[in-house]
This record gives sequence, structure tokens and C-alpha cells, in this order.
Amino acid sequence: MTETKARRRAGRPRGFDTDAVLDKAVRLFWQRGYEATSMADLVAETGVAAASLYAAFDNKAGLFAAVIERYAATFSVHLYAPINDPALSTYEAVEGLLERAASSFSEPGTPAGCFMYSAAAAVSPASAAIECLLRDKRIAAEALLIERLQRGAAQGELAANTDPAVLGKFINTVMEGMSVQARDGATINELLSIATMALDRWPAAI
Amino acid sequence: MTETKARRRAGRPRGFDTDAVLDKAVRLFWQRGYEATSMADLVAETGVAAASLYAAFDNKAGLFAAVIERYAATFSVHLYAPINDPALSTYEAVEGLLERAASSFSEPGTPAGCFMYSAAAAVSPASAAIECLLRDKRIAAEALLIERLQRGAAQGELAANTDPAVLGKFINTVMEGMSVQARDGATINELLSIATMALDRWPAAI
DNA sequence: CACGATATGGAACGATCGATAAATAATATC
DNA sequence: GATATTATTTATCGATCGTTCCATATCGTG
Repeated sequence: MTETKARRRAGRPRGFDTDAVLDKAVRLFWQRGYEATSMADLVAETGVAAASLYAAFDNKAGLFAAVIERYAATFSVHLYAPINDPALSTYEAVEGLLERAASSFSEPGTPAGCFMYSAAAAVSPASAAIECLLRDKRIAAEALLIERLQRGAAQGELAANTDPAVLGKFINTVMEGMSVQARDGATINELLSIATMALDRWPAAI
Repeated sequence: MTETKARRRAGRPRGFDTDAVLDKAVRLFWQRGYEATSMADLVAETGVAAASLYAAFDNKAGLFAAVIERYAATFSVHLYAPINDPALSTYEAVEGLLERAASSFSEPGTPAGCFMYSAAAAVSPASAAIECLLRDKRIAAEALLIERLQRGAAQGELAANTDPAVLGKFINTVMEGMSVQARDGATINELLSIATMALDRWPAAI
């Protein structure tokens, strides 16, 4: 996250706010996916001319990469906050994660489900690199969850016979499924009841 | 499923096997999704000229609709067989369903995951009808699962405080998540351990 | 104020998209 | 075998795809 100040030489200043443009691009890619979102769509939605978008992000793939980071910095950070909260027990952390998934995946103001899961579910071979970008994010997020569970296991918060890697994969799988459910119109209450059932029979110690 | 024999009038016979063409089209749409699969791709893969495909299926959407039915008649039927097997207990039926999901989603000879979940996860507004076709299939499959659970509940196979609708949505959510996991490279053993953990939540009577 | 540097708006690029027209080939029926 | 009907081949359609060129606009610096 260290960013060299990029000492400006001169020239006309950028006429649009990068983050504001990315926010609008996030919505488009989130809703329609990578392939079904055209540069013309992005120009229409953001009000920024194509040449300016290319000057700022190189190409469509570069714009999408910036969109991924923007989504991660805004939505994902909030979703995964309980995992990084040292005040929460392991169970509370996972409970908070699933509750936030239920609410954010069904949030009326944004497209349903999770951007990371649906924005590039299936793409052409030419866009394989795009699919890989999101896959890496998904795998990294899962690894973060598993690490949290491993810390909990090390502190005796899980039953001795519990494999944190399997439990983490299970929790992550439920979240991914909840995203599909939300896309298909599941309400927040339905998602919460799914989360509750996943948390049922939590392998607590003792 | 009733099909009028479509009494042929005359004319040159079709030069290709419809099901064979659909099988190849299934693979393409399964792997790349609806938007990222072009008619040129389909022509190259099937060896059938574009005009012939249009004569047989009207347009790309019509071909995709036929592909959905072909997938349902081949892969989905096998996946959901345990649900319709009267010899199995409710638990065994769900267990069989998840086991088949684990193996078929990671089957080396086919694209990873489930066609129904990933072939049109996010599409353009112009293709909204396509997305709806698959969503209806997903919802119908979930309803089928819930009906099976309701029958089990009626026969006392579930704990009295269990809501079959919630349990069915949970099982279905895990399956949808398993599809994403398979897409991201999960092995059959990893998927099976996820399924096992989901079944650990099983609300048996007594 | 002049100059270099960067951003913008508008027009346009070649490629590919889904889809079709027209001519020809191959069958069933009479 | 003549005719009606359907399928195939080939070429091509207008629209849209991602991308770029070019002239102009607007800044920091000398």
C-alpha cells in the first residue's frame, strides 16, 4: 500500500474523480459481469470519454483490475472486518462474517450477491487472466479465514478433532452459495437462516 | 415431455445429429458462459455452419435454451437421482445428492462446477431472459429438494423443530458454493469434506 | 507569456458480434 | 420423374466490440 507521491510534471489536471468513476464501474461490472459490460456502457455510465478512461487505466482489463481493488477496499474490507477484529471470539468472528454477508449480499442499493463471485464466473479464453484475478482474490480471502480459524484452534476455541482448513472451506462455500441465493432473489432473512444453519453444531471445545 | 411425432412433410434430411451438436455446445457454454461464447465458436466446435444452426434453433438464445434442456436431461437428471429414489431415506437422499455434486462438479472430463450456476451468472440487460431461464431451473430444483424434505418431515425423519424449506435452502446453498469451489480448483476430496460438514448439521429426529 | 506535458472530446479504426439472403443439394410424396 | 419441402453452403449484412488518432484544452514551469 506504500504509494510514491508520483510527482506531477505538468499538464492539464484530470477532469474526473478516479474513485467516483471506479464506484460506478464497480456497479456495472458487478451487475453484468466482465464480458457483458462494454466500454460504451462504462462511458455512458461514468460520463467520461473513452480516451480518458484508456489514458487512466490502459485498457478494459486494467480498468477491471482497478475496479477489483476498489471493491476490495470498500465492500470486502467491511465484509471481512469481523475476521480481523481481535475483540471477537472465533465463533463471533465467523458469525459476524456470515451476518454481514447476508446483509450486504441482499443490500437493496447494490447489485445482489458478491462481486468477487459473480463478476467473472465464466469468461472466454481470451479473458482468462481476468478470471484468474478474481480467483486469486477468492483464494486469498479463504486463506485469511482459515488462518483466523487456525489461531482460534491454537487457543483451544475449537474441538480438538476439527480441521480449520476444512471448516474454513465449508464456511467459505456457504458464503459463495449465499451469493448465488441472493442473485436469485433470496431475502436477508432467508440468508440469515442459512447462515444460522451453517453455524449450528459449531465444533466448540468441550 | 410429451412430444408430438412432428410428422415430416418432405425435404432434405438434417446432416448433423442434434444431440451431438448440443453436447458440444453444452461444453462451450458451460466453460465460457453465455455471453463469452460466440456463434463462431459454436460453428468451429460443432462443425455445423451458422445458417444450419439458425435453421435448427432460431437464434443464439434458442440454441442456449436447447442446451439447458440437454444439460438437464443428461447431467442434472443424474445429479438429482437420489432425491427421486424412493428406496432411500431422506438423509441418504441428501447425502447421495451432495456426493454426486462433489464428484460431478470435479469430474475431469467436463468443465468444473455446475452449468446451471455458472453459465449465466452475470449478463447484459439484453440477455436478461437468458439469466431468467437458468434462474427458473435453479429455483425449480430447489423446490424439488424442499418437497423431498417435506415428505421426509411428514414421515418423522426430521427433528420436529426443523423447517424443511430452510434446510433445503441450506443444502442447496452448499451445493451452489461447491460449484464455485470446484471452479476454483477444489478436488473431489475437498468437496466431499465440505459435504460431510454440511451433513453434520443434519437435524435427525430423536 | 511561451513552452512542455497531460487530459479531453469527437471521429474513426479493424475486428468481431449475431443474424440473414441467395443459390444449391437432397429428400418424401404424388 | 416432377414437385414441394427442407438443409446446406457461401457470402455478406449492419451493429457493436475494444481501441486509437488527432486536434484542442488546460495545467505547471521557465
